[in-house]
This record gives sequence, C-alpha cells and structure tokens, in this order.
Amino acid sequence: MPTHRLDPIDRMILAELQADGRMTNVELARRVGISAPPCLRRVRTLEEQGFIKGYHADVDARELGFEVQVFAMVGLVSQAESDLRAFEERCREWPLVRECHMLNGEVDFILKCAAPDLSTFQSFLTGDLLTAPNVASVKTSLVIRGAKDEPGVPFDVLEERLSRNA
Amino acid sequence: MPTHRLDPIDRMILAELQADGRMTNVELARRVGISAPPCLRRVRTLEEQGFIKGYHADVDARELGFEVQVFAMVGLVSQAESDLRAFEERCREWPLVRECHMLNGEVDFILKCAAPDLSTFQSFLTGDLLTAPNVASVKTSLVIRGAKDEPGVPFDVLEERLSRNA
DNA sequence: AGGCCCACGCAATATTGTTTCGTAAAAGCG
DNA sequence: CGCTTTTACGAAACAATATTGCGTGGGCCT
Repeated sequence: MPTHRLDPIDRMILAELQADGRMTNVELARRVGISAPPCLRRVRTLEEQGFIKGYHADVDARELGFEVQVFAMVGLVSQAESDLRAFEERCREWPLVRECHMLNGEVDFILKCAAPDLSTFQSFLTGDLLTAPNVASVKTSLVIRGAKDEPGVPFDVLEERLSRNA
Repeated sequence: MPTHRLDPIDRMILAELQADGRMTNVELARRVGISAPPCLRRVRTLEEQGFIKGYHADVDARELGFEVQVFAMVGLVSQAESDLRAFEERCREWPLVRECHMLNGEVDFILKCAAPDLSTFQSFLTGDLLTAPNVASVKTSLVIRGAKDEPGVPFDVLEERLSRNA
C-alpha cells in the first residue's frame, strides 16, 4: 500500500501534466520549483501508484471524420450484478462506445459514442445496442455542439479545499 | 486552409499518440515505420493543423479525492442562440463542470461534473446551477462506477471505413 | 526526358532523460 | 536531548532523444 499522501509539489506536478502531458521533465521541474532528478522520481512514483493512469493526445474528432457524437441512456431488464457486468463487458468490446458509466436513478447506464456519420451510428444502435441481451430501453441524444471539454479534475477546487481543512 | 488529407502514416501517428501521448519521437517513428526527423515534422504539422489539440495526463480522480462524478441534464427556458451562448459561457466558468455538450431532444445540455464529495456538488447544484438565469430544469444522475473510459476516437473503425471506400 | 517538388533518411549538434552519489533536513527512538 | 534511520534533495556524469541542415530519390507536370 502506497503512502497515499500527496504534498503540494506532487499536486502541482499532476496539475501541470494534466494541462500539458508532453511537457519536458526539465520544464516541469522548473515550474514546480525543484531540480530535474527528484521531479522525474516523483512523476515515476505518481505513475506507479496510479495517480497518473496514462497520457493521451487529444485528437480533433470532427477533423478526423467523426462527425457524430451521441449520448445514449440505457435501461436494463435485470440489474443483477452479473447482468450489469455482462453489459459493461459488451460496451468494452464496442469501439463506437467511448465511455460507459453506471448511474443511479431510472437510467442504468450512460454511454458516450463517437461515429463517422449518422448511418454508422444507427446501424450500431439497431444492430448491436438495441438487440443486446437484457437491454430494455435506449434513449439517444445527438450532440449538437460541444461547449466545454476539460480533461480530468479541477485542481484549484482541490487546493481551496485543502487550505480550508488546514 | 490546410491540405486536410491524412495518409496512413499520419493516422498511425494519431492512433499511437492517442494511446500513449508521452511516447518518445524515436519510438513513435519506429512504430510507424519511418525515421525520427520526418516523424517529428509530421507530428508538428498535425499539431499546427489542429488534428492534435493537446496532450493530457489522465489522473485518477477518485485517488485524488474527487469521489463524486455526476451527469446533469439541463433544460433552459429560452433556446435563443444568445441565451444558449450565455449558459455555455457560465459552464466554462464553473470548475466543477468538466464537460458541457448541447443536445437535441427534450434536454438542452448535458454536463459532466466532478466534485470532492456530495455536499460540494449539492451546494454547486442549488447555489449555482439551479439558480442560474434561464435554467428551467436540472436532472442529475450520480455515477455509481465507471465501466469504460477510452479517450478520443476509435481509429480501427476509421481504417475499416477507409478501406471500404477505396 | 527534363525539371520541380515533396518527403525521406543520414549525420551532426543541442537538449533532455536517467543514473549515481554525497549531503542535509526531518522522523523515529533510546 | 542526542543519536540513528530514513527520506528527499541537488550536482555531476552519462545515455538517449530532439532538432537542425543537407543531400538524395521518387512522383508528376510540361
């Protein structure tokens, strides 16, 4: 079990790498105010302990030809744990499904999907999702436009909170 | 206007950097089958042309103390363009709101929110979101657990599609 | 064919990543 | 209160990578 305690420098590192994941280590070290070697050690530790799960380029879906983005609200017939797991596993195998979250309330899952065009999504919807075992209902909403898409978490909220509890 | 045409190597680069945004350029070059200098030139071009919008570390929200993730479905009173813009602008200023997408159908916007705990989210909900001008209704759903969270777009779907149209 | 234009690869240099090591400050203990 | 242990830092040395400049070969138009 790791030492699960992050000091202010660790949090700065996470905030910087969340904002720019390709920053060089020397630049990162300069920004958080320590020299390069301990900075790199901290980053490696944060990766090993799972605070950093990975690094990803943010590609422009529309420019790449994925013009359709859809949120799908899915209700299941059975909410037995094994049935929930089975549905989640199916979602992992569908490449059009980018995110799958289990929710409370009347809807069981929300899916974020990306497709090159509407007909591709429609054939996925009718051919895969609606016909999957245990699926009771699906309500889809097309994304007209994106207004905000920030990665990860708001570190400023975290810092505020920590200074209050200090 | 750029030459908007991506060859197979460009798409490979995007796929690799989406999967691992911190890959070194020599490793990337090795994987896509060209030498390092032209590979770096391609990456720079993809960045300048906007195919790559940025790089981000994927941090573990729960480990960091953001235990609550919520989807909020928001309906507005007026859907006049200026009112839509005004609401979007407000979302950009709320740090708890990580994503904001405008939808078709009965719901106008879907918001993905992250908060350290339920009470923080509740005070945002009642103090900010519900009392914001022009907001008619908000339905929130807590995320019980995440089942899939893949970044970006499925490149294998794109390649399939391109080979069919060839 | 000839010439132009890209994009490539090679080689050289600048910058960065990584390991090693000595030191100093903080935490635990007699 | 002083000692040991632990932990993290920074400087230097080394390895690897990023970046630039340049020469070359293939596609393409006239």
